[in-house]
Order: sequence, then C-alpha cells, then structure tokens
Amino acid sequence: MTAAHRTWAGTTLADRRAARRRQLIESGLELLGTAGTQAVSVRAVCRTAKLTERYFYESFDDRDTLLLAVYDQVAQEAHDALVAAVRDARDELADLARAAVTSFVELIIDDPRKGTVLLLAPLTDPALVRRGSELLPNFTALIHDQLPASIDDTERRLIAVGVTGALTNLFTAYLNGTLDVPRDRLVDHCVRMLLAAARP
Amino acid sequence: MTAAHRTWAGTTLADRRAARRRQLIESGLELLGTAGTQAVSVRAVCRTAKLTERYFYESFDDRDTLLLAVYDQVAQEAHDALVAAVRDARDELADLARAAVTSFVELIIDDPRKGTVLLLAPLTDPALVRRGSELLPNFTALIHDQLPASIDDTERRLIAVGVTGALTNLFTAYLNGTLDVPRDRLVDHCVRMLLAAARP
DNA sequence: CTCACTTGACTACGATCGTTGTCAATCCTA
DNA sequence: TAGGATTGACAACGATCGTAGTCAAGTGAG
Repeated sequence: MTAAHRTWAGTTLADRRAARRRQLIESGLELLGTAGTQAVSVRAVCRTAKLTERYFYESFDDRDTLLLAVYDQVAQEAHDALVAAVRDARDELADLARAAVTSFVELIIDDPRKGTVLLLAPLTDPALVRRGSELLPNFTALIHDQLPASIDDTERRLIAVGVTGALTNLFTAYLNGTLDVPRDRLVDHCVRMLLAAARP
Repeated sequence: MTAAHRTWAGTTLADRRAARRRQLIESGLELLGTAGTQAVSVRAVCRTAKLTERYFYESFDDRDTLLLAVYDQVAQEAHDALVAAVRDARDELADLARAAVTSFVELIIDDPRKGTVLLLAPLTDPALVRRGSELLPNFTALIHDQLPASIDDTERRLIAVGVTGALTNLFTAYLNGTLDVPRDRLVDHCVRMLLAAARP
C-alpha cells in the first residue's frame, strides 16, 4: 500500500493534508480579515490553526503564498455567489444589477472578514496589491462594457472607474460601521447608481 | 549665551534642528510616497536623509510619529491649496467645484508622492488609518452638507460616501497610470459628477 | 510485534526592526 | 587656546520574523 493512501486516524494522508490546508487558510482569513495584514505571520497562523510550522510549509511555499490562497478563495466564493445570483435573475439590466449587489452585500454581512479581505486587504498588503489590481479592474471593465456605445471610450473609462470607487467605498464604509444605514437602503442606492451610470 | 541660541556653522541650534526635521520628513515622504509604508523604517529614513538615528529621535518620538508628521504636512498643504483655490473662485457651485478639483489634480501632478500619501498610505499603514478615516469623512461631510435639504439624511450620506469613493478611485487610478486619460477630461468628469450629485 | 511513517513540541539560524548607548572627531565661545 | 557643546559613525540590545531542522512519541500495515 502506498504511503499516500495508507489510512491514519481514519483518513488518508491526502485527506489530512487537505484538512490542514483548509485549517491554515481559515486561520489566515481570520487574521487577515480582523487583525489586518501585519498580524498574518507564519507563527500566528500556525498558533491559530493549532498546527506547527512544519505543516505550514507542507501546504504553502511561504507566507505570501498563504495570503494569496486566502484571497483567491474568498474571491472565488464571491465570484460563485455572483454568477449564481445573476443566473437566477431575470435577464434585464435592473434585475441583474440588483441580484449582483444583493449577493455581494449578503456575502459581507454573512462574513465581514471576507468583505475586508476582498476590499481592504489588497490595499493593505504588498503581496495582494497585484491581485486587487486585477480584480477591481475586471469589475470596472464589466461596467465599462455595459455602458452604451454612444459614449466615447474615455468617458466610459471615467464612469467605470468612478462607479467602482463609489461601490467599494460604500461597501467599505458599511463594513466598518461608518455608514450606518439599513441594508436595503444600501442595496437600493447601489442599484440605482449602477443604472444611472448605465444611462446615456 | 544659552546653548539654544549659540551659533554653529552659521546657524542656531533651533535652526539646525528644524532643518534636520524637515529633511527627515522629506525623506519620509519620499519613501512613503514611492516605496510604500513598509519601506519607511527608521534606518531607511535616516539613510535617505543622510542623518543618523540620533537625530531621528531628536525630532520624533518613534517611527509612527514621523509617519503622522509626513501625512499631516501633506494634508495641510492640500488643505491650503484647496482654500486658496476656492477663495479665488467665483462664488458659484460650479466654479467652486472646478476650483477644488483642479487644485487637487495640480497637487498630485506636481508631486504624485503627495497624492499617494494622501489617498493610499492611510489604507496601507495601521498608524495612518485613523488619520485617513478622519480626513475623508471630513470631505464626505463637506459634500453631505452641500446636498439639497429635500433629500433625506440617509440618502445624503449614501451619496456623499459614494461620491467620495468615486473621486478617490479616479484620482488613485490617475496616479498609478491605470486611468490613461487627459488631465482636463479627468477634471471635467469629476466636476460634472460633483454637480450631478448635488442636483436633487 | 516490528518497523517505517507520521505527528507535535521544540530549537536554531540569519535577517531586520526600533531604540539606546558609546566614543572619537569637530566646532564655537569664553 | 582650553573646554564644553555638537556631530557622525557605529555597536549593542531585545524582539520578531521567515524558514529549516531535530527528536521523541504516537500509529497502523505487514
């Protein structure tokens, strides 16, 4: 029997490795989403995960690799929630916008750490700057492409960047409690802003 | 003759101390505005300033004190430029908005490091988070108060936070080259957005 | 039962950090 | 010119970091 499939404490090596990896990512999310980027040291992650450094380097090349894994997992979750919401919405711009905004607000209400990681961490950590500057422009481009062709390209870029900034600032303020506003009002406002921007 | 007023190399002690302080702040600005927050170590600042650590602690209690001094100086400069521009503008909302936006754009074109410090550093450095979360809300409140009273308060807050985010994102993208757009277009767009938001 | 694999606690190394201290060289005032 | 103020180069301290290694104890397949 090969080592990888030998059972140990009821599970195979691959399972245990995967479980440890999940545990490390969860601990990374906890630290990154609450205490910030400088709190995510290898030692702190291992202490939180109740694992030793050995297992850290079993799953990740270095500290930055973990940070990227945390960010990517949250980004993937957000992406999945978004496409699911959009898939179930009626095929009309207003409904699509509302579905998208609602799904994101629900995500960050359900787990604010994820919102923090998505919106704030890329600004805070050098290792995540690139990731953040890939994701947001993608979103910006999405808006950009929805804008009517009658608007010239420069104007479309300006609108897209502005709307993206408005949304992230609204979500960020909502996350940290600065923007004390009912959830529905936030969603309504974001949707109306999206639709207003899409009008010629 | 008291030590403080004794001349040395042609200047008094107070003058030399002030000169060293300026030099340290300038070095802090250089590092914070280009290499980012983690590049601002006491050693790096002193090396850049061609001074020794001794003089660092002559002017600043610790690293964070320097960071705050750098930020506050840039914020003060921006504030001064803003009030000067607004003072010289005609007393009409459109002109005020244009004067304000133009003065800020000129500031960050003249010295992009200052724009980076104002907009990005507070998000990047824990020591500056509080400063950033004091300045931007102030600006947000300014917008908030300009909005017509016919809009209810929640809506006014939403608009103010959104507009602030849009502006900072536009400036940020312009700063880092992502938003490749002529200066005048940027100014125009920001002014139009400000005025549009102020309409009922 | 035995032995190889697995685990956890722990130590170790080199680097960098903030901060403080030492000491000789330099400069002005008295 | 003598002596105290000032300067600059540099060492030193403790802390933390990323990363790698050691070693005894636990565990299950053959």
